[in-house]
Amino acid sequence: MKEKMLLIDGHSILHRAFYGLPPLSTGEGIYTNAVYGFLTIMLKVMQEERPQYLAVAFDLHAPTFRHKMFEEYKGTRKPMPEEMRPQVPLMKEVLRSMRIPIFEKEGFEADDILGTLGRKGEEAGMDVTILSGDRDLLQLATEAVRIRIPKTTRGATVIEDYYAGDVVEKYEVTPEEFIDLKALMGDASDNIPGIPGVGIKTATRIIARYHSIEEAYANVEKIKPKKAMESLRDHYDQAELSKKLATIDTDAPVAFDPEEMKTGDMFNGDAYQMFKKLEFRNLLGYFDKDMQTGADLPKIRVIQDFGQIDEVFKRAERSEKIGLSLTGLPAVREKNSIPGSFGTGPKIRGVSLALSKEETYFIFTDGFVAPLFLKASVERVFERAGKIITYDLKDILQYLDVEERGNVFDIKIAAYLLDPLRSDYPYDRIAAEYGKVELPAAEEIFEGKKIPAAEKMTKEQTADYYGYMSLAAYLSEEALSAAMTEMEMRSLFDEIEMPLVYTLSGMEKEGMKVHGDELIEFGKELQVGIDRLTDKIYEAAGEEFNLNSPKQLGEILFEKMHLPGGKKTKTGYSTAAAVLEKLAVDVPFVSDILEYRQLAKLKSTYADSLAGFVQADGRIHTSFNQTITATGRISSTEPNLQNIPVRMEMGRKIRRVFVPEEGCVYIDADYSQIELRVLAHMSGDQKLISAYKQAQDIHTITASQVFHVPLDEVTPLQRRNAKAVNFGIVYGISSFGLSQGLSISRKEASEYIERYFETYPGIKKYLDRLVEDAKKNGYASTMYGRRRPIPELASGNFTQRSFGERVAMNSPIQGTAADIIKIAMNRVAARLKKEELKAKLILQVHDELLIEAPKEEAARVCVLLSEEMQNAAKMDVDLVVDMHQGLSWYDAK
DNA sequence: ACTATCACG
DNA sequence: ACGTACGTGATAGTC
Repeated sequence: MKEKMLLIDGHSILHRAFYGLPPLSTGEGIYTNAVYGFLTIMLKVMQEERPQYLAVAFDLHAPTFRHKMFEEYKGTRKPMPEEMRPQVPLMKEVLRSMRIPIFEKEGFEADDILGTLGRKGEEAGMDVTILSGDRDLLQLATEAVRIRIPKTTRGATVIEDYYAGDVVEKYEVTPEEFIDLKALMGDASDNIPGIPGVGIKTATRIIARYHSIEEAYANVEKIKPKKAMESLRDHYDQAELSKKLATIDTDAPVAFDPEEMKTGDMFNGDAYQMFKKLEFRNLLGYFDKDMQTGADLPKIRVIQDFGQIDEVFKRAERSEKIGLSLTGLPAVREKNSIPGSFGTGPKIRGVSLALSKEETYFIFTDGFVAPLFLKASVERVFERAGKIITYDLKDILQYLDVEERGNVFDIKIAAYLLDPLRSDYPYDRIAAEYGKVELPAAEEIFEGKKIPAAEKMTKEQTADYYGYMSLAAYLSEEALSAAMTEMEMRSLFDEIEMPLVYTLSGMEKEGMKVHGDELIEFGKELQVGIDRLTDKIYEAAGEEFNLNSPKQLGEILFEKMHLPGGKKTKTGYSTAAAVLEKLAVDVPFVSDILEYRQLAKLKSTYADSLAGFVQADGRIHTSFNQTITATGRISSTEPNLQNIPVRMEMGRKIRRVFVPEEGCVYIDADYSQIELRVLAHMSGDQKLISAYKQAQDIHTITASQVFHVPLDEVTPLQRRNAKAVNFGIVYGISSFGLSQGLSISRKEASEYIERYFETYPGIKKYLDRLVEDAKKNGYASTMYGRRRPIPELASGNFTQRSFGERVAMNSPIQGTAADIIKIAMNRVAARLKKEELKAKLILQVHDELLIEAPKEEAARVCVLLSEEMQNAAKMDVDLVVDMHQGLSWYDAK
């Protein structure tokens, strides 16, 4: 078996990769697509060939002999794109980290180096592969030297292979003749002038017949197309020069030392760090497990010995600070189980404790180590340890019964407060940024696959994943804490967000009782309506089509039926409700479509989907997410209980299936116009503040003041307009937006706005200041110090920047309102607990709280709830709370 | 994975 | 002249 050598044309492959891939970049903004593509191609070829020797050749930037000659002909090469240039040195750095030899030689091109190394390799009896994107190299092909040219077509990379014979087959000339071929036809990209008037067709015919330029010239009279004959005769010098330029030097002064080129230690620690830095997560699988956990990285120690386990828990209890994480099986309570009992409740599977930088332990539930033992042990740690640092405390709390004690620090929440714009907060990123340590990410532990369910993880994966999670927590807390202090968010974190974790955890555990069978019944009723409308619509349309497809619907409406209202979206016609409603006035058939949409939405998103979320305990347990929104609101998923229909009667009926437990009632409280009140307070506008002191309908007062009419003469239309303006103010007013909201002209809209600002000059001043401050600081902030960065404000793009300005006006208002209700939630939950009431907070919908209370507690709960909500913030404008009771959510609104 | 649509505040 | 109201999540269709 002959030994194999792989030679790579560095620049050429890098270029191929650059243009073949979208412009990837790391979090820090380093462009990496070319480097990534290079590595992918190289690793693919290496896996196929398994060469014993490997080298990469680069051109040096200094002009080479051939370039010099050329540059006398035509200016310079076109410059490299900005995103590409820095990737050349980066590529070399990566190769060095992988211990792959790099060849470059003053005065020679990469081609020459490849040609020379290839020839010497062949002479030494090796099989040589040259990987390049450049067909010039085909002249180097022999029986033992193969040229491989990767091509990317529609995402997939296909490699064309050329031995000498393949060149003849494809180009009708031998590799040596290929030089002459190129010299005749020239190559603009390679700066070879060639002969005017001769392209590939003629050149091939000439060389196939005469085998060289010299021989062709000797027989120049016989050359067929007369034009080519004359051209060759008149430009023979140029042909000779072209041949010189096109000839690759296979005798360049490069040392050929196979020992230096041996492959082996590519996937070493340096390379691992490099790949990690460049965020080549998909390539990390090439490194072995030990490498991934790093030489100097603490290992996660799985301990089984009962004595040792006991010892570790004891140490944890005495520790000033520990990192803690926990895994278990999901909580599905059985029917009629006593809340709080956990025979069938959530079960702990394992616990990880980081006790120092070097010591992270993992303890599995196993044999004598029962889930209950672990639960009790961890609960004791919560009571006694100095500071417990977690990543996602709420996730941990589902397995524990512990009270808030102010000794827990959640790094995920901290990272969110410091930068709420991120889409997620993986522990390894937090650790890299704040803990100054590179820990294995979930992608590495689970080999690029998504995180599996607890019961599907291997033991090793479980220990690593939760182990590094607790270590990340341990190592990151200090810097996170310092950063929050620096940004004056400590009290927001300590007094609002961390306590809220417990409040939300309690709400999730409680869940909402749902009449599953009524839900299914409602679904069936909807289906009847859907069927009826479907038939009717098909008949009117004259054909059947997919009503749920905006594309098909658009074609029917605007092409087949020629309704007015052409294109709107980038993919075709808009069939959004706003568009259809305008059409529906004249075309009843469109109303049917709107009605169909309404029913279809209700059935799929609400009736059907909600039914699937009812757990064995007859309740729906949503997830409240605390690290999602840019403004500080919480969100609700799986299912989303914050967007259950209410505005339309048909949809609102869904709320009848949400019911309190036997003997209980729902008590629902919502803030009346909290955002507008917050605005009045924060702006200090006296007129708006005193408007609220009148304790009358605010939109009517606004209308009266803006339109200069007595209060009792405000028309419904005036009130409606004033209301829209009030909304607009909160959203970051723009005349266009308001005109859309009210279906009026932009001019009218801007008149309304002008009048509003005349009426409330303090508001105008305040909003201007918000934008100004946000531009100065780069972020907007709430009354409680929450920040939202607004990078768009620095944009040169008008649209982006205008968006930034609206966000600068809206975020402090929406965010402060969010802060206030969070405070209220914490206080309400704490009061219920302190007063030993059985009533439980179960839902939050941004300005609304829902409590499930035993009937006998209802009166007390009402008082307490409205007190805590009203007193959550002291403002110049009172917070007003509307309350309702009922035996379903429908009735409590 | 992305787009359009629509439910909520 | 530019081209939009602020904040979310789920579904179905399309590629």
